[in-house]
Amino acid sequence: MQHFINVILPIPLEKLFTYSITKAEANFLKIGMRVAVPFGKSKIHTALVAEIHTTAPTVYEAKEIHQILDDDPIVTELQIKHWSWVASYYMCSIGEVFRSAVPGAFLLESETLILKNPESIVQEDALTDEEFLVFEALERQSMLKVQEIAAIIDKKNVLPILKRLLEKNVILTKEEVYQQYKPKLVRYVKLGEKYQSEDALGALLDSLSRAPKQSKVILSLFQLQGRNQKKTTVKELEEKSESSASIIKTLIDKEILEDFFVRTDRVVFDAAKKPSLLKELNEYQEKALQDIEASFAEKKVTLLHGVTSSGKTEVYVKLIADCLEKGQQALYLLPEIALTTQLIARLQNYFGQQVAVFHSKYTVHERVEVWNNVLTNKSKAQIVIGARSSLFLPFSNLGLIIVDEEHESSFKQYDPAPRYHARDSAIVLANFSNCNILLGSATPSIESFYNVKQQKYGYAQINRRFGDVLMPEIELVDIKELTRKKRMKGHFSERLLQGITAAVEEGEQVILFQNRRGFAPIVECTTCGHSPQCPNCDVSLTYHQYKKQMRCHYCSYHMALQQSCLACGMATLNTKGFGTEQVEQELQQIMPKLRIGRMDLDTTRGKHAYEKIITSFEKHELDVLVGTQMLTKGLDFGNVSLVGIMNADNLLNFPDFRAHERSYQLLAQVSGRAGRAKKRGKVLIQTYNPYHQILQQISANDYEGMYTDQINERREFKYPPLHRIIKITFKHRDYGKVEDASAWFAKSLRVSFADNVLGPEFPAVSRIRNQYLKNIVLKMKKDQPLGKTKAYVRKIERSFDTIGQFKGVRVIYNVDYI
DNA sequence: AGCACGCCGACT
DNA sequence: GTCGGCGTGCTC
Repeated sequence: MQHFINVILPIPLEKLFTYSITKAEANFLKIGMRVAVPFGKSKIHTALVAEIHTTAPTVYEAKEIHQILDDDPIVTELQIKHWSWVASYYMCSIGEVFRSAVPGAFLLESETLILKNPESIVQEDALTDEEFLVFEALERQSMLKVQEIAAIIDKKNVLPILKRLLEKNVILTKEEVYQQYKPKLVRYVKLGEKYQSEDALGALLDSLSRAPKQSKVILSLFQLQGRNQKKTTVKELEEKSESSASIIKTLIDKEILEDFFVRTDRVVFDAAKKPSLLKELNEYQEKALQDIEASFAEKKVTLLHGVTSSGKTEVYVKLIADCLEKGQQALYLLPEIALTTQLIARLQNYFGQQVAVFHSKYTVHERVEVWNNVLTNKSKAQIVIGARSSLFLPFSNLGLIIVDEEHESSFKQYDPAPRYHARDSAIVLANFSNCNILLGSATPSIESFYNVKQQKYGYAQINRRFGDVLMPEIELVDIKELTRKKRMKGHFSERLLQGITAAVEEGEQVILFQNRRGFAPIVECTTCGHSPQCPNCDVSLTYHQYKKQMRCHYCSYHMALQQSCLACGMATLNTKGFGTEQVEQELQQIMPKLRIGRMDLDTTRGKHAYEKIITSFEKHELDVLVGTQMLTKGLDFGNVSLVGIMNADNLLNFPDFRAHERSYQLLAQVSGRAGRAKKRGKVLIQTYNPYHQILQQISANDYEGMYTDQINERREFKYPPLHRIIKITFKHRDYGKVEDASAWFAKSLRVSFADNVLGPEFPAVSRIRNQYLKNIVLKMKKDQPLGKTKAYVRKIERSFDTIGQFKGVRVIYNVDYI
């Protein structure tokens, strides 16, 4: 009997691929192991075993696998089931889910190596000059990569030459798979075996009396080992004895010292601190906890709605502790920006070494380690705290998922596929794993609150801040009036400047929020109105002062700031709009003595830059922190008494059905940074439009009012949560093709969905990296069977693919587009 | 998605 | 004449 496996390849193709295996391999292989398989002409790819069977394919000959890569499965069957759901719901291939779910180091690809054919006798005069160059290079170096050969003969396309050499039997090729993940080994030293006894030691020190450096090394080793009894690394010894690697090497060569290697985790946390005891919950937290538990007992997804600083984290901690006590794993999902050292440290305080962290700033190696620790249910990965992708870790015994800041739109992946929503995918995962799931937020998404109202989700609430601190007092400052009367200093109202001065005089700190990075987004010529555009994207370039550059936010295009207008040549360039950088500068000019820091994408680019700014603000080395969205998440500053919002209008005027919801959430979250420890905080919101409904609701802390308005609006215009939406994007470098293709598609959709089809329309940025974009939005009633609709859309896509003039137009689906 | 094969412009 | 441009079709 023949044996076969069906494998998932990390590529955007719907189907699984079948390979043949031997009987022995069939006995060994299990679902979830990786295999290396030849795919396409020559390359070896990493694939995941999804099915093992004995049904031979009928229309083609299955290739044999190249190699088995694992001794044990690295992916569970439950994960594969979950991935299939993600793939089908978000309309992508399971291969794409596979690709984004596992750490990159798991997906090895082969590299073609060229070596000399030892069998052949080469007639050198039968070779062309270039062929000879390759041949000669192989005489010196036995193996060459394709790239290296390209460098040798200085050509881009070397494959034809290699093909000819292959035909002439001069060379052979070999596919090499690289193991990307290497365990980290640390080198330790100990005293050589011969010198373990006291006598031998004495003799040794005597003999080294004329080698002071060497004896210093030995003495340092004693000191190090005497003090903390643990193993000594070579590095420690080198530093302690102020010697060099060569002196230690001499000692090792003399067998006085012995070195050895120990495999260590890259991800280690300071274990010195003992876990502290759980905090007592106050009565409101206690009540919320009971409500959550009651709701969990009914197997319901539960929403914890707790105002900012109400102590939601303590409730989570309590639930996690309970989960661990039952011997189960817990997953704590957070938006990327909220994954701060502050919060991680807090959890480690309670749970010590059991906490593992998983997010994008980790290297592939670190991610592999966390993955393996979760897979083998190690004690150090009982709690995983991470960004959306940690949802794909190989949990075997999940008892609890917490989705904190559940309203955050960054839980939805935008690009590339799978365009999944981590909150919704987590709910499905919880369902599959039969575990509890809690969504937490101070400003729940309209979707989740709607589900609560529909009795689909359970609900728990904390509407008091911890320690009974009052909610901040919110004041709207009408800058329209002030601008008219010329009573603004730059972008600062007198009221805001007063507030800053007062706070700083009291020894308190201030946060200023400006939802835009860069200095002044646009440079405009006041003579002709021209502003520099990105050559690849349909956007104006934005000015970044720190490098005196104009940059595109969509591609990496940048150029130096021009002195005069590119269109008319006049030196009448002016900046329009304002960003964090300008806020910082203006304030510094008005109040030169203030210590001002800035936090946005530009100042937090490095790995630790972010922490540095936060720490220095915490230590009160700064009076004022100017920042973007980043400031809103996961940070607790005890000494902030004033939050200033520079301009609320550019949030509200965003052309999107979620603009109001988002503005409310953002403003509420930023406001929540004010007055956390003892004192009631103050929030000043500068706006041109103080009577705006959302701003009124923010001042009154009226979440329910905002919800009711929004739900009515969404009902009327057929938007989520009452309807489901799929955005279909068409992409091509030819403008006309995008126009025609999208128009055709929309027309086909209208046959069945009539006026539930919007568009096609150009997005706000209609060209990115020289590709034109056009969108269609498809709205569906909640009760409409989703599978059927998607199948119908796919059917249209298949007809679309057969139309020659649309060839090459990419169709991108974004289900539940945010 | 890659990556090969295949057909047309600009260069040694 | 070749080199290399990207259109198109396939991958077990």
